[in-house]
Amino acid sequence: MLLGEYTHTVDEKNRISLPSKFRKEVGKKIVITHGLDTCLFLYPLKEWAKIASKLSELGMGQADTRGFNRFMLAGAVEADVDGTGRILIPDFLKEFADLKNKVVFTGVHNRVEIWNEKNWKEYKSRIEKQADRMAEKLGEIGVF
Amino acid sequence: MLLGEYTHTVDEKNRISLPSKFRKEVGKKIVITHGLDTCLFLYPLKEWAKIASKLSELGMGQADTRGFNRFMLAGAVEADVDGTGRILIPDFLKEFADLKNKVVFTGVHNRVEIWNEKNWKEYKSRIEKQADRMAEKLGEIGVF
DNA sequence: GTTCTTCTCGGCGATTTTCGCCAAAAGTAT
DNA sequence: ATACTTTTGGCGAAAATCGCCGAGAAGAAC
Repeated sequence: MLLGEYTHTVDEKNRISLPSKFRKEVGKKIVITHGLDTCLFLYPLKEWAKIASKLSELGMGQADTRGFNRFMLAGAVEADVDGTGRILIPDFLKEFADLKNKVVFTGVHNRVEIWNEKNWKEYKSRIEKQADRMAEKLGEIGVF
Repeated sequence: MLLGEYTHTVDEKNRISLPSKFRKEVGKKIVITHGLDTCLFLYPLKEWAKIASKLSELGMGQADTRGFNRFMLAGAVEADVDGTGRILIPDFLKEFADLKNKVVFTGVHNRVEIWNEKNWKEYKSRIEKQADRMAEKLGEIGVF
């Protein structure tokens, strides 16, 4: 289970060191892809395989699933974690997520998300304001 | 069953000693996360597992459940209780709950809550004023 | 084909941060 | 008063982060 929030810096070669708490769980081979809400999703290779197979089940029949497949698959790269725990972000993904010097890694279930620090802060404050309302819903489901 | 209210101090390294009454029940491995009403929730790892599995059932299809998942999961950390019974609070959680020098631990069912002392006092006095009204409600449900 | 330039990528190592442990202080019970 | 538990401060070892250097590949110019 991936958890927590960690801030790191992108070096001038587009490398970012993966938070050490995540390293054991994600392993050496990962896939980075377009995420939802202007961030990147980073999956351990094993998790990615599950997602890819689910995507393939969607088929290419409908225009919108075709689009989503392209979004996720064409937008993905396989990457290695180097000896000191860093990953290299390709330019097109860096641009997509608007990554600047400071980025935030967040652990969510089986994936890591990578956010522009500013975007993350804005997103978070928006979410926190809605938290009470959400909690009511979740009470109904039995989370609390 | 966790019960009671204890005041402790945060040291300059963001450590707080867990009230000794809670230690046996929460164990050595815990998860701390965003709570509701500006406090933190602290769960024994076992309790957390239940919550996390319920959250994962929500999926990430809808924007608002995606948000709540991030609130709870990215807003959480797994932590160890150290040899002397202390826990380390990450900066982002300390900030979220507005923790200053004095904090209050409260036991509520299966979780411990961590409050800024001032916020707790205000919250408590607000609640106490409503106590009569609450009692009526509870009478209706058959608690008393 | 050879040489020179550019870019990528791995790794070293200094600085900073984290974390476990010891021990003083404060509080409780006998 | 004494022994025991709990709380909290602080030191020091270990680990993580991140800037920097340089080896090697790829490519361009001659």
